[in-house]
This record gives sequence, C-alpha cells and structure tokens, in this order.
Amino acid sequence: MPAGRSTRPNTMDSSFDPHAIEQDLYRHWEQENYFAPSGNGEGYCVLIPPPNVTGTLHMGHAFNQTLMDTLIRYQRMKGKRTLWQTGTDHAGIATQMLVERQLNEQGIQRDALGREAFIEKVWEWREQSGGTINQQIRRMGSSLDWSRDRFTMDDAYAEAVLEVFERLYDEGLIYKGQRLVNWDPQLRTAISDLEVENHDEQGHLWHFHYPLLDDLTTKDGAAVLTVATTRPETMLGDTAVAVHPDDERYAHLVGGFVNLPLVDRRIPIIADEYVDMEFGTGCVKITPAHDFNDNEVGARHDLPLINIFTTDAAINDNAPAQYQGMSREEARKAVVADLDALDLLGEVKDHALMVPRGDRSGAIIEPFLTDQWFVEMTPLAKPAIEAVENGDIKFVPKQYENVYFSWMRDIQDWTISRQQWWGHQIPAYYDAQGNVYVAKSADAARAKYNLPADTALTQDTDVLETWFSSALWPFATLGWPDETVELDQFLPTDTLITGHDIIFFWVARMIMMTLHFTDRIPFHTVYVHGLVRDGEGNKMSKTKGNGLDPLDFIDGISLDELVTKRTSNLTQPQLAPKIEKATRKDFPDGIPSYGTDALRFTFCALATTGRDVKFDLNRIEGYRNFCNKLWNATKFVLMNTEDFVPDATAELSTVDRWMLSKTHQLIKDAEYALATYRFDIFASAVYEFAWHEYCDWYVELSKPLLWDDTISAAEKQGTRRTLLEVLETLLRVVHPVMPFITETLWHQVAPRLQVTHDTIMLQEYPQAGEFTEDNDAVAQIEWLKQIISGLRNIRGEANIKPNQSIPLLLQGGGDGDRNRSVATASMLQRLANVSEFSWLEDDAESPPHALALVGDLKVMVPLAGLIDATAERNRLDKELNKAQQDLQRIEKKLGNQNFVAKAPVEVVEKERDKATDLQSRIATLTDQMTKLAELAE
RNA sequence: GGGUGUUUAGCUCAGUUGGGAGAGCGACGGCCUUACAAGCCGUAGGUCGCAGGUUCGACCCCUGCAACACCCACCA
Repeated sequence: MPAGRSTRPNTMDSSFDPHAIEQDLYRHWEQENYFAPSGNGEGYCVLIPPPNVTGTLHMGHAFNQTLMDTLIRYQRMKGKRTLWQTGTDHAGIATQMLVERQLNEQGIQRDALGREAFIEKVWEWREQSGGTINQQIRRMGSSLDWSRDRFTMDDAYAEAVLEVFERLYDEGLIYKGQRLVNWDPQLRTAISDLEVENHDEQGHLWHFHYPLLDDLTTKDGAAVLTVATTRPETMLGDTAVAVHPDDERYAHLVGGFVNLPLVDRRIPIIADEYVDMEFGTGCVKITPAHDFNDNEVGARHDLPLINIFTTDAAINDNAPAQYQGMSREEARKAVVADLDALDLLGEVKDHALMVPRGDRSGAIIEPFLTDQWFVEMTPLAKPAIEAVENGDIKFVPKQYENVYFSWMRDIQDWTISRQQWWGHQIPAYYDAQGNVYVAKSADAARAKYNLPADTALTQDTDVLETWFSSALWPFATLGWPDETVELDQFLPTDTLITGHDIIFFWVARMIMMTLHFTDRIPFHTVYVHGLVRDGEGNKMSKTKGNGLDPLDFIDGISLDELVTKRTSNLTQPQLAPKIEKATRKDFPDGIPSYGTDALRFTFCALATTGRDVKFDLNRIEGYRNFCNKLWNATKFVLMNTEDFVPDATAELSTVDRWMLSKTHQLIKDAEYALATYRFDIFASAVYEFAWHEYCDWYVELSKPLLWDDTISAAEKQGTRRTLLEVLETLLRVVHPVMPFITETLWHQVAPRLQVTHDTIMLQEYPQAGEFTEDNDAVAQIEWLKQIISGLRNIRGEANIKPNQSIPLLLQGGGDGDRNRSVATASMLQRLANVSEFSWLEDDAESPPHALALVGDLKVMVPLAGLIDATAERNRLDKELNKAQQDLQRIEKKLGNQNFVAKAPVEVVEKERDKATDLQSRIATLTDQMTKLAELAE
C-alpha cells in the first residue's frame, strides 16, 4: 500500500474530506493499470461517447460517465474482463470554429493562412489543450483504460474511415450528386438534416401581385395573380406560379403566363397538387433553387432552377444588377420596397413560421444547390431496424425504440461532405477531365483504376462530417479493419449509455455501420438517459450563463469566481449583467466543495428512467452528508473492534443475525437495481441500508452488546465480526458509485478481517448467498424497533429529555412478547433509556401511564410526574382517530357483499384480520382515554 | 400537423403484476446522548392535473381534456 493511505484508525478526522484522498487514489489506480482489462472472465465493454477534443467537461459528461463507471466497476468486480474504451472526437465544425475564432483574435484569417497551415494550427491547438477534457474526466473517477485512448483523427482511425468510405463507394452506397442541400451561409458548408434546428419565429407574409400576360384576367377581372411568401427575396429566382389542379378559380389560367416583376421574366402558371387551395390566395410562387418543396414541383414540371445566392447568401449575378451583392436581408427590403413602388405589393401580415438554423452557427439555413457526397441510407437502415425489432438490441427505456424506428423507417440519404478543412479529407481523386476515382490515396487510385503512373490527380477538397467517423467508433477503436483480439473479445459491446439527443446522430449510425462492416451489432443495450438541466429545468448553456461545471461541485468555487467564469468569453457580452445577477441570486455563497463521490451518488440517485434531471443542490449536499456518515460509521467500527480476534470463538446474537439477513437483502436489491439499470433504486437501497439500518439501528444496538459487562466474550466477538463484515461488504456494494471514499475506508476495515489487497476495485462484488436470511431474527428486531419507536414517540410528544430515564411496564401480549423482551432487555434499556422494566399480569391494575401498543402488547410508561395526563390524552386521541378511520374504511369494505364475494379470499381474510386488530386497538385506547380522563378530574 | 414524455407533500422525485400513499431536502418541536450538529429523536403536511369509464376495489388499466417539456414534419 502506498504511503499516506493508511491513516491510523483512531486518528480519523471527525468529518470526511474528499480532497485529501481523491487525486492520489486515482493516480495510484492509473499507475497500477487497474483500469485495463484483466483476468480471464467474459469480455465486457462499454464505449465512451467520445467528447469533443476541444471541449471541457460539462454536467452531461459527468452524468453520463457516472453511470458508465458504475456499471464498469460493478462488472469488473464481478469478474468480467472489462474494457471501458476511451477517446476523443475531432469534432470537425466545432473545432474548426473554435480555432478560427482564436486565430481571428490574433488578426489571422483562415483563408489567408491556407488549408495546410490552418490544419497545422488545429493540430497544435489539440496538442496544447486536447488533454484538458481527459484530465477532467479523471477527476470524475472514471476508470477508463487510458492506454487504449483513441482520437478520431489518429492514423489508424483515419485508415478505418478511408476503408469504410471506399467500400461504401464501391458498393454504390456512396455517391456524389448535385442536390438541394441545407447550406449554412455563415460557415459556408453543407450540413445534414439533423444539424438543422427549426425554431418558431415571428415573421411576415407578404402578398405580391404578378401581372398576368397575354391579356389574361382572373375571374374577378383582375390583371394580376396574387401570391404570398415569407421569403420575398427569393422571388428573384421564381420560375413559375402554381395553383391546385382542382381549383376552379384559376383553372382557366393554367398554361398561361405571368410576368415576374423586377426581373421581367415570363414564367408559366402551372397546376400541382402540392398547392393548398385553402391557404392564402391559393397561388404559390415557385422557386426551385431555394425551396425544398418548390424544387420537387420544379422537377415535376421541368422548370429551370435559377440560383440567386452566393455561398454566403448574398445575391449573385443571376439576379438583376441592382440587387447583386446585397445580403439576403438587404435584398428582402429592396424587393419589398421596389414592388411597393410599382404598386404590386399587397397585404403584409404578421406570420409565425419555422425558421431553420444551423445547430453550430445559429445562422439561417438556405436550401442551396451544390455538389455533395451522399450515403444511400435505406439499404443500411434495413438490417439496423431488424436488429432492434428482433430484440438483438434493446433500448432502455423501451419507448426510444419507437423514436428510433420512426426515424429509420423514413430515413433520408445522408449528406456527408463538408466544405471545411478540419476533418477526414474525402478520398476521391479527379483527373484533368473531372473523372472521379475513389481510393485511399492518389497512388492507390492509379493502381486501382489502372491509370498511367503519370496521371495527375487532385484530391476532393471536402472533408467528411464528424459523425461519419463517430459512426465507426465501436469497431474502429477496436482495431478494424484488422481482425484483432479486441474485436473478437469486446464486440458486440454490452451497454451504450447516452443522452437522447444523439440517438439519430450517433446511435443509429453506429448500428448501421457496425452491422454493415462487421456483421455484428455494436451493443446489446442502449441505455438512454435524460439531459441535465439547471434547478429551474432550463437547458444549461454558455449563452444563457446557467451552465454548471462538475468540477465546481467537486472542488467548490467562490461566488466571484463563478460569476467571472460565467460571464467571460460570452458570444453575447451584453447578457453579462443579467447572468451575474441570476448567479448571485442562485448561489449567494458560491458552491461548497462536495467531492466526487457525492456528485456521482447524486447523479445515480437522479437517474430515473425517461426523464431529464433537474440538478438540485440540496440533493448533492445530502449525499455529501451520506459520505460523512459512512466515514463516521467506519470510525465507530474501528474504535470498537481494535481487539477483535478473527479466529476467536464468536457467537451471533439476534441483532447480528438480523443485520446479516438485512445485508443479504441489500445485495439482492443492489444487484437487481443494477441489472435493470435503475441507478436511482441502487442509490436509495444503499442509502437506506447504510444510514437507516446499519447506522441508525445496528450500530446503536451493538453498543449495549459491546459495552455491557454481562455479555459474553463470544457474543462480543460475534458483534464485532458482524460490524466489520457488514461494513466491509457495504463498502464493496457501494464502491461502483463512490469509488474514492469506499477505497479509503476499505483499507481501514478489511485488514481487521485479515483481508489485505492493494485495491477494493478488484475485489469480488458481494453475493447475497454469503449472508444467511433469518426471519426469526428479523421479526424479533422489528418487534424491538416498534417498542423503541413507541417509547420515543411518548418521549418526544411529552418532551422528556433524552437523559431522563424512564420506567417501563409491559402488559398483555403473548409468550412471544415475553421471550423477546428478555432477549432484548439490555438493548431496550439502552436505546430508550429505560431505567427499569417489569411485566404486569394481564389482570393486574396498572398505575396511570402513557401507552404505546405493539400488537396486543401494552407498552406503558407511568406518568409519575413526568408526563402530563392531558397531553397524553391528546396524543392518544390522534392515534385513536386514525385507528377509527382505518376501521371505518375496512368495515365499509367488508360490508360490501360484492367485495366479499368477488375479491380473492386471502384479500378478504387480510381485511378481516385488520379489522379485528383495529377493534382491539380501539378498545384499549378508548379504555385508556377513559382512565386518563378520570385522572384529570 | 404527427408522436413521445411529464403532472404524487412547500421543493426534487420514487411508487416493480390494481388490494392500507413513500423518500430526501425544507418546515416545526426537542436534544452538544462517549462515530457523526455534515448529527440524533419526534411531529406536521397529499381530494396522486381534471372529467368520465372498466372493476368488489384505481396513483396504477381504458377514453377524453388541460398544462408543461421534448422529438419529428415541406404548408407558401
């Protein structure tokens, strides 16, 4: 064991300080290579969703990793040969934007730098800051195999990407074509459908009058046809006006022409079912080059496509001269004004519309006609759908399967080319004639296509979208296309844990690609968790300034530092004052340090199925306290087991057997919870057991056993052994979720049981079968707890000080009660501070007393000047009321013939028993009330 | 427009085949009881979103509605 980790038992601090242990422990684990797969067990692999190499750790990562690490540590302890595959993503657009912004701040423009130099800069940046997130991940305690760290731009990984591209191309599943795609005019690249976010925004609906040609008129006799649009500037590219084929208002005009104002172009009036007769005027302007619908209409009617935009969405040379060079916003104003001047502007209405924006840039996306590379998805989707349909892959919670199906069954071809520099450059080469050759290199292309060696080839300048390479994560990280041992051992991986936001981006594509290239599913289970939101339920974002850094919960942060952190480097600096105000309100004292274990435990406790998590500060504080509870319980156990002799004769008391039985149940509950991905149940089972069974009852009950001179040495040994065994077991049960504190405490506890090992993380996970169930012991201790609770209730309500001991009388009940009272006398006396206790014969007269009922057993505390008779009556009155209400409800039920006739016998029988018990209880309470009333007179 | 989820104590959330509504935090009262005041003991608090239905019996199953959240979608 390394120095510094063996704190002497009786020098343990009175409270737990996470900082004293966490980082040293992690370093030690990593140095010893404990995170790497080991042993000969069955392979068990979890893939990390690779974070952006440029990123920093956020709450989503912390949540996600807590769950993964809990599973991994659990399976590792269960003896599986576990691999948690780590790595980072090159995050094409995000990284390029970030580096570009930094260069801009230094006055360097990307274009001036040139492609190669720019990419050099990105690599430099990656060398310099790419390790940040991995260091932060270490702070979470994540047991990732760092020796297998992968980056999606590594040479080996790039090789896999090229291989996949080439194969898909050769299979005809990748093609290049001119299509209308989503174009981000700010980033000047195409993006995929998924990268477009549609937002409801307020806009206008403009009505334009297009003059009819050839003396046509509408049925109203007008010489113009009125169309409505939300995008006035696109009229410069109109090539038709469409009406519905069944629309009688315009039937006579179909085949005719209008003059496109401002442009002075003769365009046809066509009939197409796409038009909704009910909407607006029933006439639609058709701009095939700038609208997805119009494009389809245009294709059906063979309309020309007139592109009026440059790549940054300014008006190009295809538009009339006076608009050329204007931005789309300027052009919109000009077009409206010019039409107005010509008296061709009709109504302008407010209109809510969906505006497509790029998820990275926030810029309004243009449908734009360009040459791009696409993947044909339908053939890839088919087996991927089947894999989920037939249960090979399961989603948890299951409803996400429907989300998956609905998207997969209507999947569109995937735009994979990006007009960016940072990323995998597309392995397509062109000769002077523009012929395309796909191969991993120019040489390979010449060889593959039998081109003369001196054929000049130039590589396609586009790169692949990031998700194209992330889709290969399950097999590319394991060495594909080589047939490696790792592929054999770890693919399919077991559980993928991810947020619901990347099911389409990542999960679906991994399933398709992995099936296609390896004939194996990538994972058996997809556990989908919610997103982490702030205390108000808002999405955390840098822009809103409500983001929280997991490390701030671990280490703590002062208010001023937090404000500075949230308000610096804002994209919208004007929001700073508002953010500062909100921060000062929400965190008046900053954030205290809670430690990693508390943070992890909180995430587990909040990980309920199918909902987002609102991160609640009160919860983490409570779980920090839980850590402290474990710490102090350990301290207690160590203090009281110093003279424990492992081999000495030990005799187990009822309390010990009760505790061992409870431990049996705990392990069962914990196993069940983890097997069903109910991390919240796991957390609460552990919490409940540790605090409310072990600490509140067992430790307290053990004190009389340990400290009473009349208890035999063998019994004391039994209790000491149980204290140690249960605690040692508990630490192993909890370890997957709270690795640091359990490791630390375990090294104190385990040696007492003659167990020494360098780490808890490679110990066996406890098995329920190691602990005997004992129903008699459980019944007896539950009985004892009821009596103690009854007495505590009397004490509490009567305000009897804890240090004031009370006499106790017992009456009624049966032989079982008498036996139990004898067996538990010392514990009863100590826990309830009972000075003396005695039994009254059933018919004996009792002195005036306060009363608690445990079944038929009367638990009595003589008033004796300690308890006010009136107060005691009030207390009993509440109990009586409750009993009467319960009885009333049950009698009503039993009075219902239908219930008695139709409900299962055992249910009816149970109700009858309850009624009998309540009747007896009410009788006793009423009797007691009467006596107290007499006393008060 | 289609779909999903949520609605339970003041707050954050459990509630596993329908059979006596729970936890944590907070509140209130009492305790520095030799592991822990980051603690201990006790108490109060809910017509389980609304309206119907099925059933002997509904927080739970069915229908409808409402509010909130999210996803998908081409209505100019």
